[in-house]
Amino acid sequence: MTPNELYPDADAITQLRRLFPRFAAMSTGDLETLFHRTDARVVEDQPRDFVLRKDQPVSEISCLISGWAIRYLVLSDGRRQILAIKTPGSYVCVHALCATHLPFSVQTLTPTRRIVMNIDSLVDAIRDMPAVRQLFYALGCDDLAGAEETLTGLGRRDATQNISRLILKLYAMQRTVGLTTRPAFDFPLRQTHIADATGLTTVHVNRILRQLRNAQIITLDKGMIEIHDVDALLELADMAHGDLELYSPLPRGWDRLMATNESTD
Amino acid sequence: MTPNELYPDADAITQLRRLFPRFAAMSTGDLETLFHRTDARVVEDQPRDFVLRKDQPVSEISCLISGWAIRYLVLSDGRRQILAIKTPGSYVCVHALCATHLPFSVQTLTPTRRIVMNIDSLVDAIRDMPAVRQLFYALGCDDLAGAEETLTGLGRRDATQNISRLILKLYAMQRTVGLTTRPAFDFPLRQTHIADATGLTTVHVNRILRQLRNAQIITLDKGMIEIHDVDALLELADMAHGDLELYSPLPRGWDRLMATNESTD
DNA sequence: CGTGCGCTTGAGATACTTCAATGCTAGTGG
DNA sequence: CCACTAGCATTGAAGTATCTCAAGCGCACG
Repeated sequence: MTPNELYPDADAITQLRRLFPRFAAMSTGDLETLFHRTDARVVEDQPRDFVLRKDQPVSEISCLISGWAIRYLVLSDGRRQILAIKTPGSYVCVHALCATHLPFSVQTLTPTRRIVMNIDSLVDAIRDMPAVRQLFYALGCDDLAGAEETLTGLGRRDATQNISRLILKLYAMQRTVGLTTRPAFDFPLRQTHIADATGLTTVHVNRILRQLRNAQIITLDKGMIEIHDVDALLELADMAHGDLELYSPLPRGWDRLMATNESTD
Repeated sequence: MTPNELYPDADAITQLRRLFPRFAAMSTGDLETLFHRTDARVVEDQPRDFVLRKDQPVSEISCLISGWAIRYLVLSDGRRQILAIKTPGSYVCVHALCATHLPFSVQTLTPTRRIVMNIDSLVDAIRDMPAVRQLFYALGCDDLAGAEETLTGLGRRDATQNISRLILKLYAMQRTVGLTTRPAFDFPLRQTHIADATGLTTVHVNRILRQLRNAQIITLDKGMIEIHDVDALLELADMAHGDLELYSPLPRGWDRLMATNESTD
């Protein structure tokens, strides 16, 4: 489950700063302090490893720097709902900071590398370090906004819209962290993952994807997706070009929170 | 929109402490300091007043102490999704602490009373006061957990389950704040609200409610609901008795966060 | 006494599911 | 090198949950 652990080297830290705009806003000193205090280390996982397991105690928070994972839960009758898809630049997961018992699991889809922090030390750091405190506030708000967007889609959009939106969101995530410049990227999701993320069956996902393929809008093969007609897909998704920018403005009062009288160490 | 504003009297504060377990965990001194710093006041609204309006700047955070409201957004084609139903004991809304522009509106359904705090001063208080900081962390986590539960329902549950769950959740909310002891309470939602909260049409909501009525499980009339057979409704909702307890354990590290070396004023 | 809003009901349409079968590919053991 | 299996994608046909359209009803309100 954690086959390999090492302190983050300079390269891992560089990757983290590139992938996480919210972290990049921290000073190098703060970041080093945070990593030291939380005993940060790099963990490598194999596909299908569990990062977190439902109902088991949580002792760490991760920042994904390579690979994909899903956060999901399973209902009493066996149906699965994927709550979030984690790609490089996603943390796993702020939620755990408050909860004592988690209703969901997190499982990798591909080999992954992540930077792992001890959760109790992190809570201490949140108490003591304004930059860290602000960081995790912002991450929590990002999560909530994402969940409510998904919620709205499941309630009020149809299959084509939701699938299109999922693809475009993943494209936006890949692009904002610099993993691709063209609308083509690694896509390790199976149709069953798309189904469980959008509340559909795999059969129906298959048919919608076929429509998108027949319309020459995407090709999806061998774990790679290519969006041939971004404008058409945006149209189907009821999205604007600007929605592909995941740039999240610094939260309210960032300046006020950073300029504090407290010690940062 | 805000026809009447006054400083919270002792009665309002008592109500707040009774309705909000998270606030009740704060000391009287901390609560007084918080109210003083954030210029807390009581605001009364009429039905259909806007508490927050999409895309308009947010200057205040509210804690609802009487009446009902909805938080919702409207898609480009006019379909509406209700994100949350606010009853006494709900705050409106932590989300706004980070966001600079909100994608949703909040509107009252009935006459309401709420305690309103200035948002910039609140951010300051969050910075300075550990109890306040912890309070709003916990509220944000509550929000996220609720959103993901709703999300899962919309993705993977059917109409009967979702409507049953909504009714039972509202019952649990009324009960935990002491507004009812029996499974019967004021229910100002129209069928169109139930529809927009569960992702259905009013026509279909009507038919499901009729089934519940025919099965002698509920009666719903004149703004009052009565649940005659709680067990049957729980069964339909795929819920257990324990799910009616909204008791939320104190979040991780509460003790550690409260026991801090910082000044609380 | 009209007008509007919400509730109710029927009939027909459709988006999505269920069931079932087939094929493809990669991995595994012989 | 081949047979066998498992997982995933694909497709057809039939079923069903939910929607759309349309009409009528009751009640509150001006």
